[in-house]
Amino acid sequence: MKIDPTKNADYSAQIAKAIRDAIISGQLNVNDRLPSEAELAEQFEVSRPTVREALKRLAAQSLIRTQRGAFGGAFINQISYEEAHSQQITTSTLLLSMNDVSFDVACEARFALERSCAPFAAQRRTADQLATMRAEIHRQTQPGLSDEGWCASDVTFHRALVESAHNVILSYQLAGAVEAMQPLMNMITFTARNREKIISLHTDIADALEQRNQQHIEHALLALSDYTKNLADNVFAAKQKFKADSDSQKSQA
Amino acid sequence: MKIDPTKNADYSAQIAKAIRDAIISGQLNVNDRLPSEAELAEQFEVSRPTVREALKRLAAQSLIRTQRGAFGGAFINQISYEEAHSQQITTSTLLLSMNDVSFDVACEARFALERSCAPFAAQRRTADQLATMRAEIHRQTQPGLSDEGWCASDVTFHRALVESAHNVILSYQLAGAVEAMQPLMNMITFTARNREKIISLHTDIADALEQRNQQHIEHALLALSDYTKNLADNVFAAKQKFKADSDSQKSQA
DNA sequence: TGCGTTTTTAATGTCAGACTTTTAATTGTC
DNA sequence: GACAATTAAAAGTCTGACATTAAAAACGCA
Repeated sequence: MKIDPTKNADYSAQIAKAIRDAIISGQLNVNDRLPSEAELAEQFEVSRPTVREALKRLAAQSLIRTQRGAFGGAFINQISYEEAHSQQITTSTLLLSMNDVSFDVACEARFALERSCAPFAAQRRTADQLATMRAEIHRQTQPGLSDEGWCASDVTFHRALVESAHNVILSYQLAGAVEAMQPLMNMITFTARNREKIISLHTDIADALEQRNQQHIEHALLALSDYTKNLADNVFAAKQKFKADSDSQKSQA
Repeated sequence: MKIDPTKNADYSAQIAKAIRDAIISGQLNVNDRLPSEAELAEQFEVSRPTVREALKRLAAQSLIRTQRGAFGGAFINQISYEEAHSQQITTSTLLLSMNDVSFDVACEARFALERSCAPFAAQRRTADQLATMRAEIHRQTQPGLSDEGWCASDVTFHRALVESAHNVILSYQLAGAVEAMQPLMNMITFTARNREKIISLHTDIADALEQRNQQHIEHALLALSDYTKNLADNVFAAKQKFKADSDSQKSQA
């Protein structure tokens, strides 16, 4: 592993890339220890701060973990679903918030992805997951539930649905998509009437899952997707109208 | 924004978190400039190297970009689909390779996700995307095609299918899943007979897309999923057998 | 005045060397 | 043999310096 002084990238970026490639290609295995910072500095012919910057880059991607003290050092990290998941959410959330993705597109994608777990959920759902979903539906009927509480319950409900497919990869991908959508969802204020409708759709989903009826699940998810889109359209139209009204008032004054 | 010296996390990690939170929460906007490293060092009451390590962490997640020279500095980066995508692939690839996910589970997830774009692909596919898929099928029929060439063509084919849903979020999520699966797929060597069968399934998919027949697309994808799983089972069984044979030979010697 | 060139300046990038803190292995003691 | 003190190796942090880069400002010339 060497770095190229002629390249116009930072040394620390080059070193991080070299190590990252070694990990991805399997030259370095999980729980292997990297040489100490001082040794790496010598190997790459740079100073220790430069090596450290490279290692921090890798740490930010959960590729390594570091341990202080004797026999400490940097170790190749076995990335867990949780870590991968939280990273994916960060990335996806920012992607959505920074690229003014339309709500329609995001909503369509989110429910399309969720529908993909329907066949497996129908086959494999356990009583436990069904119970979780029923419990969340019940929570959602409570009149005192705050908007935050509502959203959190919504996430839990959908996560249980996804989990019932019993496929870790699907869970990881879908939970990421669902959670990344959450900030967008939070922009919609849920009135009592909206909640009522959504609860009825959630109940449809739970019923279909109980009956292990795949097509019914997909249908109910589609209905929820359409309703959510519609809701958002109205919210945005109302905001637009409010803005237009206040603008015209301003120009009159 | 302050850091807590009593916490047992590194200062650089705490500083990175503080800035990251400010970005995610919207306190800092795209293309905003962060204070210079020296100013940040003063604000957080740490030294410049410590600040730099924090900034490198953020750079590794594409949250900031840095520019040298006067009026340079660290700027909030508008994360692009490409960047988000490549990060997702790195994470997912490592997750798969480090957590010995069974091929069946990964394969099931991959094709389930891909099926989710079927309804939109059927509606919205353009002649262009169909042409790309037909061209890749043609390439796949060439007898001289290497294993790498075959795999690359396969990726292009599936990417065109995903793109034909015309939903950027779906594309981003699915392309990531498809590519992360690729290293696993590469473990299967494709014999001529296998290729023939896959090409016929690809043709089914293209035909169904041409006819805008959603159910047909889903059905063909399911068939491809099943066939791929089957293929993998055989490959792994053969490897197992080979290993058992050579083991028994060893114990005899 | 207007344009090209040079200088200045404010940043990041890099380095060397020191000190602090943590942690595990080793050694010593009862 | 169990517990305590010592030691050593490593990351974490700091200071202060120098190198490099790139944009803005100053300058000179027609």
